[in-house]
Amino acid sequence: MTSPASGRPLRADALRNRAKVLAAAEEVFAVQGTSASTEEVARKAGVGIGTVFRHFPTKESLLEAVLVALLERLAGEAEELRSAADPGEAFFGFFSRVVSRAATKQAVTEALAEAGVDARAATGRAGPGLRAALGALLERAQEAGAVRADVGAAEVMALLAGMSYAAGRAGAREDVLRIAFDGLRPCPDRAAARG
Amino acid sequence: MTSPASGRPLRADALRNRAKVLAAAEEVFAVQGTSASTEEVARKAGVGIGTVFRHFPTKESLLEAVLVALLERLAGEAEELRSAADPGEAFFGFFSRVVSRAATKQAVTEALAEAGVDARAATGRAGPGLRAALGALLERAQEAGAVRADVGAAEVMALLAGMSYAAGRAGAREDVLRIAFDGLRPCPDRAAARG
Amino acid sequence: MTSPASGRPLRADALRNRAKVLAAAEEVFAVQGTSASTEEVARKAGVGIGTVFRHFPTKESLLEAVLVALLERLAGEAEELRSAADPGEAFFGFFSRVVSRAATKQAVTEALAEAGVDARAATGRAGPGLRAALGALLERAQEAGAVRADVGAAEVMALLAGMSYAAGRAGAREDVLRIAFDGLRPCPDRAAARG
Amino acid sequence: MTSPASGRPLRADALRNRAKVLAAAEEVFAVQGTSASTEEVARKAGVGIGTVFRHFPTKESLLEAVLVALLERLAGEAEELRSAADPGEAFFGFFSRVVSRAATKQAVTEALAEAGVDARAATGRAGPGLRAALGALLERAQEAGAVRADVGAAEVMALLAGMSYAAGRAGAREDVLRIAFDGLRPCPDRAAARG
DNA sequence: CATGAATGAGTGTTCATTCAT
DNA sequence: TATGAATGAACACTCATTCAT
Repeated sequence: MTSPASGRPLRADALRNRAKVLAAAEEVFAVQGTSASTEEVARKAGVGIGTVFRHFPTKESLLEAVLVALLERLAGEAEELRSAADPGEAFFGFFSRVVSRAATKQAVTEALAEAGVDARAATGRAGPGLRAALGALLERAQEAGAVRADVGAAEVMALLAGMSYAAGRAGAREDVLRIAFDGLRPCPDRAAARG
Repeated sequence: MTSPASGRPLRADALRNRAKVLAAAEEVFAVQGTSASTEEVARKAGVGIGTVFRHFPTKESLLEAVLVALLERLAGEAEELRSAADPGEAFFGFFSRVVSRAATKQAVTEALAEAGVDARAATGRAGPGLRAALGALLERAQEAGAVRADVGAAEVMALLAGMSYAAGRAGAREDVLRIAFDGLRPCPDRAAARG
Repeated sequence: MTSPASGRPLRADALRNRAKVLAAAEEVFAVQGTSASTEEVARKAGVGIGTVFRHFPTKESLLEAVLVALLERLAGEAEELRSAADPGEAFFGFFSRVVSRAATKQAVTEALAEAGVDARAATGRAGPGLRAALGALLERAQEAGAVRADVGAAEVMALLAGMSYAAGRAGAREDVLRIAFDGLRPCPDRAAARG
Repeated sequence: MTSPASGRPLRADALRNRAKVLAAAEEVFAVQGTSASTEEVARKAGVGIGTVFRHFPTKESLLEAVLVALLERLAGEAEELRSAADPGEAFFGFFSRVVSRAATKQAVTEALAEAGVDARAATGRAGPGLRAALGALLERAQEAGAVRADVGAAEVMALLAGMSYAAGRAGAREDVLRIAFDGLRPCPDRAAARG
């Protein structure tokens, strides 16, 4: 995701500018929400507004790029945990970390939500990356008996999005997460409890 | 919540218009999100823009009124279930119904999120109503052994907001809800599972 | 100026309302300027906005009525001074009093300005009243030798408007008035001074 | 006063537009009063409404800029008269010229009034410029014996504002000015006249 | 390529005026 | 007659997007 739609590679300084804009956008959207103005992003990035629009022809596309970058970063982190010693800890730890990050960055929640839906083309492209990496973490945790066997990656993604939202908006991070985690763990006499 | 801040009760026709505006706003915000324009609301309500602003002097106040109405309606429904035959079914059924409604109405999610935080004055007034009604449902379900004893109303509200968000954005309603519900149920050997 | 344009006389309560509105308008316009809203006037008068518009069909006409009332009151005061013992003191005292009143009530200045120009029909009707009364004061003062003989009522009205404006906006009441008054007094060797 | 608050100098075309807007605003405000709409100014200037707001972020700031420009121009003209041959003629001539200009441009009167009061920050900055220049003219005229010695620049400014108002609104330019000028001239037997 | 001035549709809000109650 | 709800044109201001420099 570091080259433009047209085939030609970017000049070094153009690439640097693109990165500056992306970083600025991420921070601005995190702090002020996605309704922050493009000018604000340009200001923070230290470039002209024209430069922002050269790299991202619409505000929509800039937002998308931010979300994609976030998803890719998350996917990368999940990837690294693939060979962790304790699969259960790897899975739940990753989940927790994502949620706590979302608590301060709205955009993370939005990214997760869209990744699950494939609503936008670009996030749709990045979503599967995270889903696959998360799926791998999930499988290993299930094999180790730390997570119940009857849930799939899609549900976990949705749950992740939901908990991220709750963490950012409705307070009560730890306690709510505990409920979700308990719901993800195996529980032999569950059938009985369900009545 | 059907009379204006000023005190004096509204004339019959004014009340009717107020209701029309509120209903239109609820639908418009549900479909287009809360950034929909006030003009759109007026159009949908079939009244002039001035009428909307007469009843709700700022867009903010209109949004608040919508959220409050939603919360009050939910609280009312919870209230009615207070004496249901099966406390577990009452609690989980209510939870499900709220979530499925949120799937089509973004505003419900937002209302729940704000109700948990007391961010805005008005929703702060309505939030406790829902929280109390939900708390009553929760207690009865806990007494009946359908819900684990160590969760409080606050966590359940947050969970409700999170699941509503997930339902509306990230798809996968039923399956995700199943996980949350299992997390809310008692499970004797949980300690063991947590390792 | 206490009956409507149509011939029929007003009912007692209607007349009372008209007076209340006029008094409220005078105060509101004095404090907030003539751009204050008609609603504000209605509120201050303790009547509905419809009542204001029944008595004064446009905001313009309400403003006019206020100005006319002010002019009439000033004319009345001038009238009373007609037989004062010291004609010079009567003239200059009246002038001073008008100016100091204008310092706190913008509307007075506006009334004076319009009275001089006959711009609006209604004030045009009231203007001559003041001009005549002021003219009488002026003549007596001239006869007594307190005011130079070569100025007319029109110039004095204009000077009055100007000094009222200066008093309300540009501070320095007394000192500026002193200059104007000296300009109005006879001065035998004026021709010499003018070079 | 030809560069924006931000510091960096404007591009040539931007400067041209800024000037066009300022000129248009001056004319529009002169003709329609300061309550004329910003759109009207844009239309007259032949630019988009956004351009007006880019140069003057609020209507208030646009109005201020107009007043400041007027004051600076007047100050400049006064400056040029500093070394005129006849100090009395310089002083009274300048006074007359200002007043006759105000007769057609309301904004001039407003600028003078505000310059005397230092109400707004920006006019406060330009006001002293005019006051100083006018003060110099005044002093020289006093030294030449053309103006009485016991008046200061502040009173003259206030008188100027008042006469400008009278000229614009209440008609009777020349005659009224004659009175004011006579009040400003020395008159040995004034004490007697005041009796 | 980078810049930032120009654009104008769109937004929330106000207010004089009308008219049903 | 009095009321105040309804109306909609008008306003100040914002912002994504374009394009001349």
